[in-house]
Amino acid sequence: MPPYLPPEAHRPLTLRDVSEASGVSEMTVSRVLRNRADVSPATRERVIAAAKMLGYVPNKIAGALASQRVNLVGVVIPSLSNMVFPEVLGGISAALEDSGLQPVFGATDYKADREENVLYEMLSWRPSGMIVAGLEHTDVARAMLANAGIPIVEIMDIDGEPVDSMVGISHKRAGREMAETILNAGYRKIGFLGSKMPDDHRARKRLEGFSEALQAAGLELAEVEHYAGGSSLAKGREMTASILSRRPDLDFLYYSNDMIGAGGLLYCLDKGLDVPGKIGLAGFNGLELLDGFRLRLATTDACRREIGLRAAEIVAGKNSDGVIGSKHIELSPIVNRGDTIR
Amino acid sequence: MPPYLPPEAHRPLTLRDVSEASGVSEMTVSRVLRNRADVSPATRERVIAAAKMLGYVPNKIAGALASQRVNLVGVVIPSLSNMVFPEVLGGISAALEDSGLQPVFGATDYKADREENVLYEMLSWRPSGMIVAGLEHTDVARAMLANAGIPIVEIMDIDGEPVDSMVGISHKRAGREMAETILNAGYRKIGFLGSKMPDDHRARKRLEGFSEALQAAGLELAEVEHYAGGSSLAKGREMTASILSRRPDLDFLYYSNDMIGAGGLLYCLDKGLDVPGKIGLAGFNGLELLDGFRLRLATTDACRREIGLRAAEIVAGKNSDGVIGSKHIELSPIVNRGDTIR
DNA sequence: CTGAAAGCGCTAACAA
DNA sequence: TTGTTAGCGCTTTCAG
Repeated sequence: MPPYLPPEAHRPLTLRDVSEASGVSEMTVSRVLRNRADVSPATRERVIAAAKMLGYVPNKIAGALASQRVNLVGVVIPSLSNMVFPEVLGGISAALEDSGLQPVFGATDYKADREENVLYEMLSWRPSGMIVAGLEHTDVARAMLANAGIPIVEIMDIDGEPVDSMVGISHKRAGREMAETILNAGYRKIGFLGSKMPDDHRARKRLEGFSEALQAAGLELAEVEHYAGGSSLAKGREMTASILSRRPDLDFLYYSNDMIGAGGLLYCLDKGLDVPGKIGLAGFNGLELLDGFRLRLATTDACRREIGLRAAEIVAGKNSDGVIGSKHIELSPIVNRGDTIR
Repeated sequence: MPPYLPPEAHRPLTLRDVSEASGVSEMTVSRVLRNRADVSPATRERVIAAAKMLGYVPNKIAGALASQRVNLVGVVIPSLSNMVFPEVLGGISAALEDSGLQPVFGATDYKADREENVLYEMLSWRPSGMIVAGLEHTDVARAMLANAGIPIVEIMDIDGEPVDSMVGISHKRAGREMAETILNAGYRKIGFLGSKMPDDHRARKRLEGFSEALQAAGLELAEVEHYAGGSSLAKGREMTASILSRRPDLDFLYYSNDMIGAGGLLYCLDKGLDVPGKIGLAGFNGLELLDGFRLRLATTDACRREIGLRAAEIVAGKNSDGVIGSKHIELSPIVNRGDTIR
């Protein structure tokens, strides 16, 4: 309930100002402003009128210190510009909608030391919970999280040991299942295109699962193409041109994400290659972007929105069952063959 | 400087704990932790060692209340999933990097009442400054901003009256300049494809400028196609199919953003239409995405990153000139003809 | 260079 | 239903 046209205040107003303007004690004003039931309607109205007239905005800093409660949930992700994360954030926001909690976002740029810093900053505001992407953190970061005394939910990935709760998919399994799909379709000379490994643990795990499945079938990756920096259609084109010039005999290209995969698809279509007959393609994530192309790129849906929803529910304490304590939730990545696997 | 392996604390630690562990007064501990110079090296080391050992994380709530200073800058934008905003946020983060200030993001979903709420929530944390997308707000929202007693920077748009400072481009001018470019290229039967107007003031202003320039040339829009909801390639395709089925004679399509424009471009290419000979296309924003297509979509660069940079500099007080007070900064949108205007 | 005292603006807990 | 009294954990100010 935001206030109304304020007059000419330049020192931030306090409860005391509202108290004086309404002739009611600070304590009662405080009660009204927090929507507590134990105030008479008459008093309530007078207070609300005074607060609106003055344009009073409560000071949550003082409130939080006094009550030892903060309605903030820290959310730490690698990047805001990677199209993968907005959907997770959307899920979080939706689930927190009427819990009284508010998400606060921070980005790490895929750097462990930046993550440590972001966590430190956030925890110093004493949030009610934290949602953190990934299971890999520095020891210091893990220790901070473990000792914060609040619910911690690590998301996106479940291949590892969480500090507290986790919600995500197994990226090893996602890689494995895509490999099996590809092999079943009869492709045999398979190339992989992805980011430099150390940065992105989830892409690394997908590749591990993928490779294991190939080995189980007596195969291995025929060629690998790495890149650094952000993903883009242009990068996908470029990498695809490069790997195919070295190995024109490849019959499948597995990309570490949909953006570069879509770039590769555009390249193949422009070159008139026979997709999926002569060459198949697959990405990862299930990006909405893919719906716009003539052929739909095969991909794995990473359940991003649901991950956000479930994580936020844990933080908000909306556990359908009555169990207290940490939850480990594995969602199932879904392979979508699209039009680029025959 | 995050702490180190903590032991078994479950009640959040206070300065007092560090004070006792190090045998130094709380006051001196506080000085060390704030990196103040007036502490002897010996004392400093003891304090830091104790803090690390305990895994102490300062309580910024108490600190902010006592010092009346908060190192937060509120940033309010319509949407995190619209690819337009990450770049603005990147600029803001970069400019704030070593200012000691930290951005906090909030999204409004293009709704005035949600904006009012987000502003109210943010202001109640008494941030050091606010950066808000757009110039259109409810009266209540304007009043809150005006009375917060902190730097307010409205960004993206400069066609209107700011509460305090503003940094952006003129969308009317952007629309006008694109129209002139299109007319100079000889196109005459021009269609517009964009979102429902009331939601998006900047798209509306672009259309106004665009229409004015057409009128100045004795023309008007031949056809308009509206949509609701988010932008996507698929939506762009669909809208393009629809408008062209009604008006196959159109020779130019102006899209309100690059995402639907790119979808339209894909549609035209797939249909084998002669772009830019028989039909020209243009979007708006200068999205990196466009670099991946066979033909590069014409667009207008909205200077998003620089807007973020400049806005953050104003909030951080890094005004190159010595002037205090509000700044009005107009950046120049740059038309990029790409390959889709002949 | 270090310490002691006095709040910051609000709310929990109790009293009236 | 309303008011009073103590702090919340830190920093400011001022003394030593």
